[in-house]
Amino acid sequence: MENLRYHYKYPHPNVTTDCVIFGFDGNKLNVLLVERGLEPYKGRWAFPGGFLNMDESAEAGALRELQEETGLKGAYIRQFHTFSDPNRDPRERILSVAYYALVRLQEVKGGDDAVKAEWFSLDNVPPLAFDHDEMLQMALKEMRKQIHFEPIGFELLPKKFTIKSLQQLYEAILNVKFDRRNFYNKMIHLGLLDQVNHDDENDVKEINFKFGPLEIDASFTRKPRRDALLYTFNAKKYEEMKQKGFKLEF
Amino acid sequence: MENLRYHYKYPHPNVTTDCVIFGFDGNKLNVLLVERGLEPYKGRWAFPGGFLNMDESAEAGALRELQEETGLKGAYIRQFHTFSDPNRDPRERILSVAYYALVRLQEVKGGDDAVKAEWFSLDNVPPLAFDHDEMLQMALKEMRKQIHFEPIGFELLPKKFTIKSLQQLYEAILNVKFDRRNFYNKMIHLGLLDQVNHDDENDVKEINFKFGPLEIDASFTRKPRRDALLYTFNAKKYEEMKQKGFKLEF
DNA sequence: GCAAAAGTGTTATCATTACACCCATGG
DNA sequence: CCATGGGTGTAATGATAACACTTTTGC
Repeated sequence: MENLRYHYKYPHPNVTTDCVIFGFDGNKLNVLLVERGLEPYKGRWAFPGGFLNMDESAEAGALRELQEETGLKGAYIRQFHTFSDPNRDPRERILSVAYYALVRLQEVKGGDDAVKAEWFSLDNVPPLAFDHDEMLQMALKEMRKQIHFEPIGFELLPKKFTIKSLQQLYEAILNVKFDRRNFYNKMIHLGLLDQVNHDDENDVKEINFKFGPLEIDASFTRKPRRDALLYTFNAKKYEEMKQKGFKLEF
Repeated sequence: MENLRYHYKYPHPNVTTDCVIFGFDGNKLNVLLVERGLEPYKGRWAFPGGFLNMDESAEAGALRELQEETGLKGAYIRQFHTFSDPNRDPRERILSVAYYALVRLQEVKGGDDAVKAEWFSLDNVPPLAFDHDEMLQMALKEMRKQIHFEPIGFELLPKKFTIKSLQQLYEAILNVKFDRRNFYNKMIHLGLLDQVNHDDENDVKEINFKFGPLEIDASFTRKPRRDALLYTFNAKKYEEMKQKGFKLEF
């Protein structure tokens, strides 16, 4: 009992942040899961997360966890819900402020070797610990909603990408199919894309993960007969358009 | 020190829920504020809220607070953000899980007399306590976003309403003007409205508040030459349409 | 009968959808 | 030279925006 050093007049819940990390493998949307090494739910997969420090905001906590798991600093994260069921954690009353993150698989180096982490494609996600199944569904829903208003998809692609891969990404996220020509026309006319040449040596290249059995779909790397043009996302143009008010829909 | 009865191995933050309560007076969007009777920020206006009980979810806590302040049970509420800056409350580390509520002004009876509560139109909101200014802005932004996808506006109107008042509501929320005829056409063709007759005695009537100096704009109650048709929102039809997938935009 | 607000339709414009042809390249 | 995927345009369709006339009713 000696180590119960923190005293309060009223009971306090504890608070964690959890992070649903989305990555795109060129074909499907993936999430990064870690295997729990401790009870409760030992051996089950869950989203990376952990207790909030007393001197950090929830966002800072989520970014810290994210860096610990993926090595990424300053990734794109977004708070989408706080889970607060009194019984969601069997240990004590714990709220979780949940974020989703959009990261480039290509840049994920892997973190701590202490935790076993693995990418799972969305149609292959195992049963998760705590209320993380619900967390995933809500993250997906919110992310799909957001992509109607903001070009967040670009966070998931390499800096330089083809329109085809952009289309595959949108199709994977929204679970729909677009006509190749209409998608191209819309994208070009939006003016958010800058064409770039791909003389640069380190463009798409091989993707080398330390994480589990992720197989990059061949269609992402197979050499087509004709090289596709590469584009980048013009964030400045986007900001301009946002000032004037516009809708970005798919 | 004897009353510090709750002991933890690690420090715990405290958690509140706060509720941005929106109401429509027929002309402008209003929020319900309470005057703080205690330090910190004594005398400043703030959103109703309070500490989360250990056995209730954040949503249950927000509904409880809402009922205490407005007398409304089971109102429409929606979680939109958790505020977590470590210094947002000078007393101790406190997170706030924030909700917005959409209520019918007509049905708000007022709660506890202990607290001074008042409606403020959006262009007349005083400086608020804590980070509640930011809270208001975010609530507005999220609510405006949501109204593009779901007909939440109906929560703010009486059960029976005219298309004109529905238009005024949308204009107040989105801060735009619509062509009266186009708005009418769109609404009618959407099929979400059922026409009802207004032989019922207790329809719109007088609005009688116990709250502050709210003045209902005369245009809401002034008798026009010709009675406008009354409509109700057809929730069943809405659910049907949602199944089939549709977009509700304005 | 006229002023004020309500109900409603028609056309022009713009965005979305469906669809097809030519080009570049590696084998 | 041909198979494969890439770049791009055009016509039909549907949605949104602009706009005006008629009806009701209290005075």
